[in-house]
Amino acid sequence: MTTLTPRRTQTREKLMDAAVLLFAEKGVLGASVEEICERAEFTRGAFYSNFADKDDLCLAVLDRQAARELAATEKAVEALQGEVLHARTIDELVESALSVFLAAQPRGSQDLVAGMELRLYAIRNPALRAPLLALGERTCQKVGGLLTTAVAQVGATLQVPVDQAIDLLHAVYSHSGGNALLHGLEPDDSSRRVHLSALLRSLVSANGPS
Amino acid sequence: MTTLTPRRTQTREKLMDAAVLLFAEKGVLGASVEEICERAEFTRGAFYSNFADKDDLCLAVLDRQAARELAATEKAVEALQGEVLHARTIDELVESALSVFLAAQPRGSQDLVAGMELRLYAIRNPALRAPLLALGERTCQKVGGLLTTAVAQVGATLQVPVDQAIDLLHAVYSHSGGNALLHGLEPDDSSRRVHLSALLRSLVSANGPS
DNA sequence: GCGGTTCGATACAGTATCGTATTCAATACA
DNA sequence: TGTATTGAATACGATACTGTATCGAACCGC
Repeated sequence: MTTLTPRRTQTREKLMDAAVLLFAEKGVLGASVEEICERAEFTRGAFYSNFADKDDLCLAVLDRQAARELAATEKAVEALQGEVLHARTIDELVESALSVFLAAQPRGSQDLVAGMELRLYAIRNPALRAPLLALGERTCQKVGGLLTTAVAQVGATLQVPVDQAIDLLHAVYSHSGGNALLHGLEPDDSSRRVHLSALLRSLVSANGPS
Repeated sequence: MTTLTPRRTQTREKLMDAAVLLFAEKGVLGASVEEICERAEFTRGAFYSNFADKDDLCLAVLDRQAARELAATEKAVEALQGEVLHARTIDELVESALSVFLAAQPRGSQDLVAGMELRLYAIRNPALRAPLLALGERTCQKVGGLLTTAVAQVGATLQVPVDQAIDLLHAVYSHSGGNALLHGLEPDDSSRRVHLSALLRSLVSANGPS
């Protein structure tokens, strides 16, 4: 069993970084192992010393991504928790909750496309399904919990179950990003935030007096 | 210029059918021209006699899909127009509008995945962007127009612009289908319809007395 | 039926990619 | 300082895929 020495983890990181870029550019299948190594300034020898094959690399990328998203969410929750839970108006709530949600989302178009690519790849490769599903799970729970309590706090209700609501945000975030790219534009965070805000706002409705 | 004799169009259809299946199974890049031909019971000679290359085939698939979706929508509108426009309650409206929307959506998981695959492929291939965008355009207009008048009819308003609302439906339909597949399930039309129904319902709100 | 045309099959050359087996260098350690 | 181990580079064989150029058969009009 090969231990993960510092050197080893470094080259793994570089290979993964290169892979994500190339996945975005050419797709998971379009990116050859050779190209990935070239981009990372290694040779195929290094690659096969670190990963069994491309699928194994994908797995590592997904794991890394999961860790990053969870960390980003936890940080955002920590920074905003007070704010969210003390929100008075629905609009305040929506804005804060959205910030927490967005913290874990891929920022640049490359991460976005690579993510879409991996999702689709996982749909076809059962071996990658579980890791991909695990990816969002804990993040989703964190955001979901926060959202639930916050909604109750301002005396409102969600029109749909929390999980479904968060899934909705994911769907729209990703899809609108894709639309931007299809139109030849960089996905614009602020304009998407407006869309998501409107959506979330319409899912959170004030409780009338019972 | 090669004319499209009946025979020619037939082989083109078969090749396109095989392509869609393989795109779903292995991705656009994972499906080799050879495999596509094999599945369609032709050889590569036939392929290159009918298409310049794989991209050209993708283009043809997109065009065909556009035509099919438009036709399906028009048919659904024709069948339901009266019903939609005479809807009394918001729930009636939502159900009918949803039927029209769903008429043009891919039914089986194969068409669904192939569609996702082509969308992602188009994001990376500028040449396919325009055709893909054109695909939904006219269909979207038809559905959008109907939805707008129907919403006014029952004295309600949309919380977001129509186009955005329809895009939302697309996003959720596709994304939830993907989720089902990731869980190893066939995308279930009826359960998704419930989700979409709840979503659309929360986007359509009754006008209070002004 | 016959001759020309259309359409798909076959054959071919060239390239890309994969995974492995082996070699070389650097680092750790004694 | 000398040796053992780790990690990346190189070399290799094998396969798969692409696109083209050529061939043969089916189909059409006359």
